Amino acid sequence: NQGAGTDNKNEMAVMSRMALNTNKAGMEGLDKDRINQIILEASKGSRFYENEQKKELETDQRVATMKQQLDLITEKDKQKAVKVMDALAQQLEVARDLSRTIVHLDMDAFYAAVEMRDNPSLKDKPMAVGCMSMLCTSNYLARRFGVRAAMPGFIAKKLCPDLILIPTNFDKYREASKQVREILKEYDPNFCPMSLDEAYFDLTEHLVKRKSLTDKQRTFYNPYHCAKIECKIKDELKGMNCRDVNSKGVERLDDERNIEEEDNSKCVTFGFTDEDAVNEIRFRIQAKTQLTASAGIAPNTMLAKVCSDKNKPNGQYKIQPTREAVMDFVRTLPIRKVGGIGKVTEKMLKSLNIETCRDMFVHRGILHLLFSEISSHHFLQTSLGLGSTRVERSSERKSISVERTFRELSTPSDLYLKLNELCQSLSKDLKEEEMMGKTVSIKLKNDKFQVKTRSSSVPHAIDSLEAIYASASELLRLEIMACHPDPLKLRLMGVRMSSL
DNA sequence: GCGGATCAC
DNA sequence: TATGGTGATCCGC
Repeated sequence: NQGAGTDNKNEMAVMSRMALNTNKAGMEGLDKDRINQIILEASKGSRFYENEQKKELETDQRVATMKQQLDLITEKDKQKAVKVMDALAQQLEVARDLSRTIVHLDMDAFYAAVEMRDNPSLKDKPMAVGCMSMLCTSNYLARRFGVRAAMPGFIAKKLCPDLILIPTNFDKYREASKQVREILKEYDPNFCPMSLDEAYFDLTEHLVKRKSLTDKQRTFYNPYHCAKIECKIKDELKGMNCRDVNSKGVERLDDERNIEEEDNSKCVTFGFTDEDAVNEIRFRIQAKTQLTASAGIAPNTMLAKVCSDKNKPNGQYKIQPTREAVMDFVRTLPIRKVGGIGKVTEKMLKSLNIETCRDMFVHRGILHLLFSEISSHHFLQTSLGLGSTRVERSSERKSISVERTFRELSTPSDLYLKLNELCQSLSKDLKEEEMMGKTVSIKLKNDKFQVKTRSSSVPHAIDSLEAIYASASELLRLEIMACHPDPLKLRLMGVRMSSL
């Protein structure tokens, strides 16, 4: 159903893993089949592709097993299960909390936007941040070609031969991120960053305080703001193909920028509502960093996250805090948009004719019978548009790790040397964090992309290179022995410390 | 406690 | 030529 553009069964089988994910923003109206054809062509025959095919067959097997279980379920079982879920839904409904104003803020094409800001000649060209083996992100022009985050650069180049690749500059992204976080802190000191480019915060308390702010305190200056132009550019990105936007859109931007405007027009006084406050935050972010952000406003984090994607880039979307508005939103919400539902879960649910969050409620009985309690409860919550109404900093970390991909290694001395380097790095990180741990794990990825982890625990917490390497190298020794006399061919090794 | 798998970013 | 790194969680032993 992803549109492979091919008749071969094996190729079809792997499509849901390999194919372009068109669920994300900036993907409307692409030549999906052509793009997938190119991705497939470039991947076919590689060890990576072979492994993806294998994994796909495994999920197909999971689906088949699940359907067998479904066949054994009687109508009576289902009725009973629906009752259990309805009782739970009743409890959840009583506890429904629509009183919080939760915001999810997401920077637009963050790393690419930083690079374009610092090198404006990139602004009218398709570009991506990363290297030939892997991309971190791409700008919106590149997305028109199907070039996306987590795609290898050499495939992106086939989709878009003019694509410009920029290596990562994490120091710059960290600095921009810090500037954004300083603003967010003013609205919620307990805001919760999820990564450099994304954060949740709770606007509820600010909105109370906001009522007594003066006009001056709600007035900000943004030299980069021009609503009219941005609106046009956005429309054209959505409607036209890449070349047209390239030549027309950007030219027009320059023309209009040349028109002298009163400084006042870039001074805006924001109102008192939640939407006003979020507009203000995005306006201030742009003023400070020259970067745009998108945001979602909703009564809980699950919905806010989905909403921040809705009007991307440089937009925001609010779900009104009423049960009707929430249920209406969830009625058509595709399950894949919901956090925690990935490719595999999507495929399993689709095989049960579940495509939207409402479908999850319709099929709540079988979900209860086919999935674990944790999963089915989570599905039920999602189907009711429920999620966390508090944003909190993630608790103590539970593990710390390092892993590296390298050109294939197989001689034991090379492998032990590489392992030692990783242990050195891990030991250093542990000491910097002032942590020690009792469980050492190694991760191995062989030349066929198969991943294996092995771990062992020691009685006392350790952090030294010597102690970590002693555990890790013994684990590696066992794996080399298990293969013997064949060589252990690896393309990645990792070391992790847990039970901290 | 272990190992595989899934997921987010 | 070439498909990442870090951390969390869940499930089934």
